[in-house]
Formats: sequence, C-alpha cells, structure tokens
Amino acid sequence: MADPFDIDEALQPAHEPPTAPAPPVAEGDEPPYLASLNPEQREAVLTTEGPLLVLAGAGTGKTRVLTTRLAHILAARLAWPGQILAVTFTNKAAQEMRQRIRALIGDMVEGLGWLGTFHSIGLKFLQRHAEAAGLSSGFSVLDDDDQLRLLKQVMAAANVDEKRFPARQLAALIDSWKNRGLIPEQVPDADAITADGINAQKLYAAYQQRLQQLNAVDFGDLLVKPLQLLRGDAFLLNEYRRRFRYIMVDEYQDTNVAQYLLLRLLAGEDGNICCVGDDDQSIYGWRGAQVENILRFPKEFAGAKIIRLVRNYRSTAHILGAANGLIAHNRARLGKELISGLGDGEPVLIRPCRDDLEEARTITDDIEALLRAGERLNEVAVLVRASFQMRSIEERLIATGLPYRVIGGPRFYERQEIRDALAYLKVVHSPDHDLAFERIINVPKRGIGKASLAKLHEFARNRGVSLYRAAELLTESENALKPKLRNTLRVLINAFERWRREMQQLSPAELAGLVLDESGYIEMWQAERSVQAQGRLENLKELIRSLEEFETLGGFLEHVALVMDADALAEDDKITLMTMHAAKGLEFGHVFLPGWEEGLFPHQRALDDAGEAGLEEERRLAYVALTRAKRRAVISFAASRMVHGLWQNNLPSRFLEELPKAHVRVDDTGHAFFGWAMKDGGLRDTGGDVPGFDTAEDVEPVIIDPAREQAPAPQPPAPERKGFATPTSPAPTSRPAQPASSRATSAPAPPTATEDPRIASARRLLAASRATPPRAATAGAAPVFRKGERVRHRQFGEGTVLEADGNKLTIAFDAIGEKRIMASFVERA
DNA sequence: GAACGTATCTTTTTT
DNA sequence: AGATACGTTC
Repeated sequence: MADPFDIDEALQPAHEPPTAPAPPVAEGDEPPYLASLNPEQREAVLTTEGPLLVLAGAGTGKTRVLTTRLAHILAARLAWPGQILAVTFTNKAAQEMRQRIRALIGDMVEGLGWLGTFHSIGLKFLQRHAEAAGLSSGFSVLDDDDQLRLLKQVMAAANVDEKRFPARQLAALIDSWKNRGLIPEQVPDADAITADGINAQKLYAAYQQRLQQLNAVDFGDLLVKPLQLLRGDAFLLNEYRRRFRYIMVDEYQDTNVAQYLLLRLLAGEDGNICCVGDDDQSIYGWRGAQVENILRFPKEFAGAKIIRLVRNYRSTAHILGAANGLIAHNRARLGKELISGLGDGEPVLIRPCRDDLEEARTITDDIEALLRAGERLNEVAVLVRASFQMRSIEERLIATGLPYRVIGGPRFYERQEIRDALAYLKVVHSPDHDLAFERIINVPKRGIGKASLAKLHEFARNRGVSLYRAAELLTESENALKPKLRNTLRVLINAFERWRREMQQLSPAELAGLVLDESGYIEMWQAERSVQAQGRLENLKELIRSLEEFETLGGFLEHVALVMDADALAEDDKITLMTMHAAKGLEFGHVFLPGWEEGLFPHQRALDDAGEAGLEEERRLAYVALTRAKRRAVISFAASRMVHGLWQNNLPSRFLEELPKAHVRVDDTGHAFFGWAMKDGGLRDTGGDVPGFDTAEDVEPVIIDPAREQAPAPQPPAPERKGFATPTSPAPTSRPAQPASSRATSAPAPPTATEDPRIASARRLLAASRATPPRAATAGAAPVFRKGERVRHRQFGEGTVLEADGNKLTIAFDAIGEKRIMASFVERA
C-alpha cells in the first residue's frame, strides 16, 4: 500500500510559498488573467483567505471565477497544486475545469491530484487508506446493478419478501442514509423500521457486512467511509487539514449532508474554503442535496465573506425576465435578480399542442426553419423533464433526418451487453468479484442453472471463499460434482486463467476482444439475427474502442465505476437532446422545452413526495431550463400524451401562468381554440375547458377513425441509442427538399402540399373535436358526472364527486383525500 | 435446465 | 407499450 501520508506531495513547503514555475507577479502590474473580469468576479478571485461564498446566478461566469481563482492561487505561489482540493459536481465539470486551468497556467495543472467529484476524491482517499477502512487494496466499486443484486441476496437471506419491500426501495433508503453520512449503527430508531414492520436498519447492517466480505464498496461508501475514517482518527484528519491549504467547491447548493460534513471537517475552523453555488439552481434535493447548506453557510463558517454575481452574459433580457419572474414565486431562497448584459431579444414562446406527436412535429419544423436560416445545430437543444419524453422526439428527429445526440438517456454502461462484457473483464481483473462472476457464469448458456449455482454458493459460504474459488476447488476434487458440470466449470476457470495471463501482454482493448470472442459472448449475439442483436454487437465494438484510451484494465474499470456516462463530445454539428437535469451548466442559442404540463412538470411525484418543497424544486428546475437559452426559448405543452401505453390528458403547467406577461408570447397560430390565448398581453386561460374541445364553431365536422388518427406515420426503425455514439442520420443537406412534416401526417382532410403544417394539424384537430367527444382516442365518450356520485380512479381508488365543473371534477377520494381530476380519468363506481 | 407463458411494474431527475 | 420476474411445462 502507498504511504498514506505521501509526504512528498502533501508536505512540500507548505509554509513557504512554492518558488519554481510560477510567473512573477510584479507590484502594480496586474496579471493578465484578471483583466477580463468584472469587479465582483475579480473580488472573488482575489479573496483567497478565509471562508468565501460566491452566489453565482446562471450565466454569470461562475466557472470562470473558479478556474481563475485556482490559477491565481498557484500563480501567486500561495500553494502547490497538490495542496488544493477542488470539488466539482460532475466528472464533465472536472474535466472542463482542468482544461480551462491548463489554458491559464499550463502543465502545472497536472499536479492537481485532488480535483474531481466528491466520489472520485473519496475513492482516491479510500485507496490510500484501504486497510484502515477495513478493505484490502484492489477493492471494487459496485455499480448500482451489482448493488441491487446484492441487496436481493441480503433480503432473501433475511427472509424478507421482495413483494412487500422491493429491493429498489431498500436501495433508496440506504442511499438516503449514506447521503446523510450514517452508518448502520447511527440510523435513528425512528427510521429503522419501515411502515411494513421490516427492520431496514438490520438489512443495511447485513448489506454492509456482505460488502466487506466481497471487498467492495458502493457509491455511497465513497463518501461515508472517508467521513468515518477522518472522524475517528485525529492524526489522519490533521494531516489532511494541513495538506489542503485551499478548498474550492462548485455547485455547493447540490451538496448533501455527508459532503457538507466532509468539507466542514477538512476546512476546520479557519480554513480557506470557497464555495460557489446558486440556491435557485438547487435541483438535486431528491438525491439528498440540502439547499440549507448554502443558506446557512454564513452561520457555519464564521466571518464568511459573501459575493454575489448577478451580471448575466448569456441570455437576452426577455429570457431572463421570464426566468426571474418565475423563480420569484419561490419562498425558500436568498433572493436575487439577474441582470442581462445583452439586448431584449425575443419573448419566450409558449406553444399549445394537441399531443406529444404534434409537439415533436412543431419542434422539428422550427429546427428546420432555423437550419434554413443558417443556424448551427450545435446551438439547438431540446430539454425534457423525464427521459421517456425523449422517445417521441427522437422518433420525429429520425423521421425528419435531423442529426442529434442524446445525452443522459439510458446510459451506455447500463446496457445489458455492456454490463455482461464488463462483468467478464471484472472477473479477469479480480476473480473474487462474486457478483460479476455470478452474472456471466451462465452467459452464454453453459448449462449452469439455479441448482448448480446454489451448490457453488453453499460451498463458498462454508469455506469462506469466493464463488470463483469455490468453482476452482470443486472442480479439483473428483466426485464433488457431476462430470458434465465439473467439466463445464473447469473449461470456464481455465479460460479465465488464460485471460489473466494474457492481461500482462495485451492492451486492455485487445484483451477485451479476446475475452468476448473466446467466451462465446460475441457468438451468442451473432447467433441471434435480430436488429437489436446487431445494435448490441455495435455497442460491444464501441466498448472495445473506448478501452483503447486506457493503459490498464484496472484503470478502465475504475473509470467506469465513477463515470457511468460516456459523454458525447459536442464537436459535430448536432441537436442536443437531454433532460433538464443534465443540461445544468450548459448553454444553447435555441432551447426547446416540451412537456410543460401538470403532473409531468411539475412532476406529480415531486409534489407527492415533498409537497411545497417539491414544487419549489421543480420551479428551480424550470428556472435552470429557461436560463440555458441564450437567444430563444420555446415552451410547449400537449393536451394529451401517451404514458404507459395509455392516452393521458393533461392541463397546462402552472408554471406557464407564473411567467410574466411582458416576456412571453403565446403561439396562437391556429390554436386559439385551445382556450389559451393572450389576454391583456398575458397568458390566460380563456375559459376553454379541456383544451381543444370547446370552441370549434365554424368548422365542418368530419368523422375520423381515432385509432388511425393516432397511429404514427410510417417511420424507419429507431436505431439503438447509444451513450456516446449517435444515430447515423443523413446530413441535413441530403434530406428531401420537402419539409418532412407534411409527409408524416395522415390527415382526414389531406392538406395541400403548400399548406402550413400547423394549420393542417389545427384543421384536423378541429375536425376531431367536433366529431368525437373528449378522450375519443382512448375509450369513447367520457360520462358526465354529478355532485355526490361515487367514482373510481385507476390510481387513486374510489371517491365521491364534490364538484363538477364540466370536465374538471373535484373528488374526495377515500384513500388520499381531495384532488382535481379530469372526468375522462374516472368511471362510475 | 431451458423455453414459454403470464403477471406486474415501470418513468423523475444521477454521482 | 415494453421490460422484467416468476411460474409452468417440456
């Protein structure tokens, strides 16, 4: 094991400033990196001593301040690179910081060994102090898939019925404890037992024990274990306090309790800690983040200086005005208003749509127009609340032939074939990785089923060895196993031994190729002649390609554990499609924000789980999303969309009404009938009921077949989505001249070729609304309900109608109380 | 032990 | 709707 204290790195002349590579800073002669900063930014950079909180609104040059400040500390010879702890929220942010610092100070950046996410820094710390943490070197970090499997085993061993208490739920609970820095013994009694009477605290303890046996840690342990170590060892703590002369934290509003405690511990009473964040952009409460951390910073760090950055250099005044007005509805905030350094620009556009298909269509129509106007696709983003929304948009983008990339979606490393491949590599790298071994022991099929596996497990348990070792031992004895099984295992073990030997000679990429080939894994997918299998093979190739960047297999596996995402490089000219969460910190000329509907955004779960606080977090998310836009933002909502295979009707998001009138414009091109229009220059519900069903007075009724109407237009099959590859689509120039929108619609009264597609869709909608009652697409006429009637809802159960206002009912549900529901969602009980 | 069928849940966001 | 989990049958 490495010398835990790493004297050469930590204790370089901490007491005298470094002398070597720093450029001289002459008196009165300002270093060039300060020149382009505004006064507040400059103050933040130059305030190096003592606690400092920088409240940096969206687009106010936060990253610039952080990187310049760090460079300044080095240039002014206040510390060596190894004495700076710099924490970012994502790996991407860490990389970006590294690059920007390199641009300022050159190769000295290499010495910044403690720049990274909390988790990667926690891992580094644990690797240095593995033994103290009860681990041996080379311990593995479980991904959440492994974690879940392990939890299931633990629950099975404790005889807990997974139906009563799903493993996922336990995982979430344990995670929340770890986010608070709690080891099993510290779990408060009040939290230990679930509503069902299951002792979750005991399960947590058993889980930790199993982890230890496996010489593994999970994600949360990367925070909790360092915290425990530092708390329990004053000497160790002191060493690290002395080492980290300067601490910098990005996205401070997103830190959780464990992270806060860690910082508090390392910074000590009088540390030089600088936290940068924005309380209005705190969007990870569901993951344990505490906005309170930022709100009470001044109290926790006595004598803290606070600097506010509010000059925004990103968005036009209309966009900022809309965002400022929206976030002003929040109560829990420090309060600030961004000031635009740019012109007015265009108002935020609000666009009502009939359904998600039409919504997707209007987005691609707009993007095509942008393209014709010479805009670069790199400047265009579609930001969604939930990843399932991506599907209809992706399909539409593919149909239109617009190139795009997905960031965030289903993660590359979460794909089945990738996990299988990784499991093989993990076993090659560390044979005792039971979870990995279990995953692939019968993939491809080798005839090792449940019974054989159980035998291995039993043997391993009795002997106190790993599964792999158990297999090895059992094949060595003559009669322990049936000949067939014994032979199969022998072949498998031999193969692993061989691959392990090859590990010395081959590069990780070559080794991976060999393993996947010889194991029969690639063959397994080749044998399956489906389109899907084709995609999986592609992904495996991609995996091998990405392995080429790594020197060692161990290095790669570590990288994968920490960076579940293989980020797409934003170099080629493509539209970006991602979740709002993933978009934090980014900016685009044109931003499309679909799905602003009650239930989806704000998300019902957020409201149910956290009430008013949940609503405020959703509002902050809306704020984050809006402030991504530099020049133009288009918000849309769909009256109905397909969710879980059923059509669901939605009301427009309350956030729409919270946007100040002066900064928005409603797109009423053929949509005034939605009941949404500009009144007095603002967005108002004009009294229309369920959007789309009230006002069509002057249009010829046309009977249509709802099923056909809803059927998607014929489209090429969607290619397998990849984390860092993107679907290959024709370049924009090679697309047909005809706008794609006109071919994808199958209107009952076909529009002429020249007709605006939006008008065409309006025409169809009007026709549909006259011809069929609401919810025609799903279940026929919605019955009319009266006060006092008993009704049943799919999700909420039975209840009594308190009030009936057309389609909107107020219902007192027996189980959950009062709710406003649209009539089409309930049936007579 | 594997293949097929049925039942059940899912989708909020991620280091 | 689609994936997964579990049970039944061959």
